[in-house]
Amino acid sequence: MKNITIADVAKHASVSKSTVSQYLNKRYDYMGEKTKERIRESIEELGYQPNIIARSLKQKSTSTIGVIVANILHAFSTQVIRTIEDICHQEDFHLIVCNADNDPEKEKKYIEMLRAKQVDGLIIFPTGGNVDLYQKMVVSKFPLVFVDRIVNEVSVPSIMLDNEMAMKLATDYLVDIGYERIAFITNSIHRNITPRIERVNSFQKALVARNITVNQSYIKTSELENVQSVLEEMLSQQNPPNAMIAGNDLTLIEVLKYAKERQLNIPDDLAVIGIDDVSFASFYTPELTTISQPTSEMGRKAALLLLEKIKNEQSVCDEIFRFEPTLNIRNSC
Amino acid sequence: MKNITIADVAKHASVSKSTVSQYLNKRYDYMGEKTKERIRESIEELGYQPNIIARSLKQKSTSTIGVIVANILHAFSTQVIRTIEDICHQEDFHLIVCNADNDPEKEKKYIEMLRAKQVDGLIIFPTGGNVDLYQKMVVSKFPLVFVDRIVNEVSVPSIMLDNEMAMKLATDYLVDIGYERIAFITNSIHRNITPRIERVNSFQKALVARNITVNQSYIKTSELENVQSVLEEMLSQQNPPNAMIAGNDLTLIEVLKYAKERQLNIPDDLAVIGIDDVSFASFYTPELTTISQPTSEMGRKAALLLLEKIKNEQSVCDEIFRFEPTLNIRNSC
DNA sequence: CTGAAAGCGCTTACAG
DNA sequence: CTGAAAGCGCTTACAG
Repeated sequence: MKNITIADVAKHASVSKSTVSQYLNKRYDYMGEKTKERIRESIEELGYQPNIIARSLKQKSTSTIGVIVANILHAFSTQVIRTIEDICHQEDFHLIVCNADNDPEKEKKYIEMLRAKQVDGLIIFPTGGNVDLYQKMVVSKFPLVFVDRIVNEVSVPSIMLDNEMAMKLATDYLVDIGYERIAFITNSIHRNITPRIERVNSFQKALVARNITVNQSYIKTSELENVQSVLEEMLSQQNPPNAMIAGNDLTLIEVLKYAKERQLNIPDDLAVIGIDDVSFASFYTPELTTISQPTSEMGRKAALLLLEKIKNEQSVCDEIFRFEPTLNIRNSC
Repeated sequence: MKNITIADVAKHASVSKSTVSQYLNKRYDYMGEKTKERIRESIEELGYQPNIIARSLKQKSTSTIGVIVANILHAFSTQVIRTIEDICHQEDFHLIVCNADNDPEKEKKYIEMLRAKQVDGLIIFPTGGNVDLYQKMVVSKFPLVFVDRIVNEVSVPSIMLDNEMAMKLATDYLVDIGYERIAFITNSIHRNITPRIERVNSFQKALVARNITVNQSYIKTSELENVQSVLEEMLSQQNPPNAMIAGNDLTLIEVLKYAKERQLNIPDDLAVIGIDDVSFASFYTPELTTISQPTSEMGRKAALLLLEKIKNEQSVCDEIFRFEPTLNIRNSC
């Protein structure tokens, strides 16, 4: 089954390849009506489909962007990506999504693969483990946008939640309704992950602002696998917390599992509030109070920023964009 | 920032482009040690990265496959895709995933786009709305595998759940523990979606096998937006069902929302069992009894089948592969 | 052991 | 208004 090429169409329509190419690219300015018609028919008859690969090689642009996400398991990631997809779709760009699985080695492999595939730009939820590589891309002016995490060493525009506001929102709400023994738990790997750091710091700041003494035994970060035992330890201490802020969706799920297993009543035994929305927040028992991120605005900004960089090489934006979280009051605290 | 090409490397290493290409493709058979070394160094110094686009054009293969999923919102889809990804990754194939959003027009656009991008094969969770297009691909021997839905008009290998067994498992279990007024509800769009049809038919068959009269008012399919009102109607009839099988994860969620809103106690007021796992099944209150699909085996089979077709043009497999579901007994019935 | 040359399927000045 | 020719960055017989 030989592939139909532009040459076949040209021969069939008795014109040159150039003319067919013009036609395909809608440069009809000076093209005769009958010529157009003949080409149209030939394409139809032969079932010709242009080979984008060949075009990309010549044009040195693929109309494709890559997304590398540190961990696709977070609802936040999938929601942001969904929006990026929509925007790209409407701008006639294609998307290749890769999951680095929190592994800098994988991330590196994907960056190299996507660049070899000549994507026009990259949106990265960075693992943070490839500073040198990020730096190289910045130097070579390769269009790049970060989401969710800031990498201090390189100047790349970054789309971020206002983590300070998120923690203040959660803390203030708990204090307002009468809690004082408030804990914060989040999962995290070893590297310096921006959201974790910012959230821990902001939490302490928010407590102090409300004149509550910071109790370090109420603040824990741990790998996801160990969250259960960390919770066990935290809650079985002398004077345990009676309210818990979960740092993200996956941590929140661990907290819920724990409560379920120990038959803790939420919110009576333990009040719970989570950052990020989970799909079942509104129909869980009890309905879950959460702090949600404006994922669609964030995805939109990331996509538009990258497309702008691709279209305009001069664009040197390296701003950090902060987005405001929302408190969704339900019944878990 | 000019791109480094193979010609630059060749010049820098004082060899021909051919030799560099041989080196890159690890055909060292007759290559001198010093030549190899020089090339290695030049690549390093210049920071050369091969352009896969150019290679693909020449080799007429991109080592990339496309996945078009009818509806990415089903947990089933994302789980299957995850496995496909893993297999491809380990076979050094790349993946482009597209969501047709149950829209045949979108599906068509994606098929054309992916073929224009010269993917080596396609795994489709078909909307069913592009029979002619599917047929064309079959005729031109383009590697193709279907998942979740059978399209009768074309012979394409298809990866399917054993829906009959799934419904039998659910029905028998409910009957065994004492339920007789069993309902089945599933969402579905207008086209003839295999899982819905098979599940409805198998449900009736399973009831008959247990000597239970089929009550048509207990069997409903509806668009997701209307599930709430359909449930309302079904449950407010004279002699309402007291057990409900949800046809998939999204429908199950609607049932749970409904129960929550009406303050129905599960399972006392209404027993619930769902096909497909939902992320929160094990820590919902009550824990949810489900019938789960072996998504990772199914994804694995789909990927291996497609890769086999890509490697071996002769492969004309058009079998339908059925996979066995599992009953996960928990507390919702 | 290595190089010159053709070609993958397009696009794009440029000439006429 | 249309065509001949060069070129995008690779690979691959083939010659030596």
